[in-house]
Amino acid sequence: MNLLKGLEKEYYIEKYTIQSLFSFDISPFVQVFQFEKGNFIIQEGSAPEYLFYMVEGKAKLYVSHKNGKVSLINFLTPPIFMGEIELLNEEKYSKSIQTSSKCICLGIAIEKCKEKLLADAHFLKYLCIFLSNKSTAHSTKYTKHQAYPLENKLAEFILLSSHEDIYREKHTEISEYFGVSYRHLLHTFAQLSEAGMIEKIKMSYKILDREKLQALADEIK
Amino acid sequence: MNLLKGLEKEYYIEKYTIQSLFSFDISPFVQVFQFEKGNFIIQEGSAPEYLFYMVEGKAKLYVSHKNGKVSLINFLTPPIFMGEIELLNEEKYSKSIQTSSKCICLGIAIEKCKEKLLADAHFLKYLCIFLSNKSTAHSTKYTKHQAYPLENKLAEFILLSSHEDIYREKHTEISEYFGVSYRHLLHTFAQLSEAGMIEKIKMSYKILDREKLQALADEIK
DNA sequence: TCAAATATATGAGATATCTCCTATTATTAT
DNA sequence: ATAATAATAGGAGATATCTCATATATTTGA
Repeated sequence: MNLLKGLEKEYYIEKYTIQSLFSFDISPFVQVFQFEKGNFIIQEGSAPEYLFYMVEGKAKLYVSHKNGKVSLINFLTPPIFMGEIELLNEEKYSKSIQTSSKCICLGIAIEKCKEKLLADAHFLKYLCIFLSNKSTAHSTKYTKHQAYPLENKLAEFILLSSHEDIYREKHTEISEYFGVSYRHLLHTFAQLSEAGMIEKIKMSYKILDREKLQALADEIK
Repeated sequence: MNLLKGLEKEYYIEKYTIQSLFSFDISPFVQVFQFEKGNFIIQEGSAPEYLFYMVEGKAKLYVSHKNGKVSLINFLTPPIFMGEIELLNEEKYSKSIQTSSKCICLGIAIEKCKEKLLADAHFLKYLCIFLSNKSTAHSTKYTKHQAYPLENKLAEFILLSSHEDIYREKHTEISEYFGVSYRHLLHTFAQLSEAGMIEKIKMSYKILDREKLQALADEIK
């Protein structure tokens, strides 16, 4: 993890017009964090120090269970707040966030400006809209996931997460994301392969028939 | 639906200290609605007129599908905001809310005071906290529902929704709530009956063994 | 570099849940 | 009161998904 300074810092603050979220001068409280792939932005159980706003990169949200196992809950993409619930509720972090690529996050020191944030209608309005969209998105995802078999959801996911027709994600992680067993995920990959939509190449899958995959994905909603 | 006036109106406004949510005088904008059982508080597709805050009663949140079918999404209990997403995003209602008992709701005329609301840090902070709790609750529910079979979830639900050891809900509605087929819901009721935990009496079920039901429910999380 | 840990892979049988079908019983509207 | 509608009820067979077991390949850490 790197704290950017000087021109680099200014570059991101201006590019993403961070000031426009606030009605007071936020510059004394903003840090620009650069996280390398695999870094933890937030660790479960630790006390919140910053309200983060991710502007570049990709990250994953995890929760860990009593038995020590860890589940992938969601993929996070910018622009997104992280740690806003803890800002509002004075709790320790209940989830972890780990980057899956290099990430740029603006971090606002909570201790220094919690009062200012919670009294700034402009910021709060923005945060409300963010939370409300998050809630809507969550609802939609929940409905989808409840109503369709893995085959359809996986087709959609392969299309979304592949790069240049190559899908390369960890099965262990994806089975957790979908809340299905590892075994069943493999079954479903085998189905898609048999149907000629994808092909296994070494440790990854190549998309062979984008239309068929899309048709499967389109059965959802 | 009834608009309460005079002393009745004052009674509810004071009992639930509605003024404490705002930093400006809300009284000119508040109406107190009394809905009878079965009334719609919000109808999908209509334009939002009020931000509602339910303080007494019970209601159900529905969404309707392209094919005309309607699904129960959630049970709503006070204190709860309704229509807050539409206040924030200028959309028409995307869901319906129908009372399942007499309900008292405070209604704030959106047209008259949207600007004031969205500029009131005190109110916005409260709304943020509400939205953030909703999001957390939603997450928890989603995780549960994904991870456990209906038998456990139904046991929990029977305990929560029964009155004086009698469970009486419409199977059609509950199967939608859990996102399972009607047939499977009946199977599961039959299982619980065979195991001696409940007993069908006319159109309802009587709880026979609260501990066993509780044990099933406790397997969740 | 090698052992340990993690991830991939697949078979076999069990269970949860679905779809379709067909009656019967309540509820609602004319 | 009666016909129409909606809800309850359960059989039978199909499908989606799970658990457990076992083997191999890949990645990681000392």
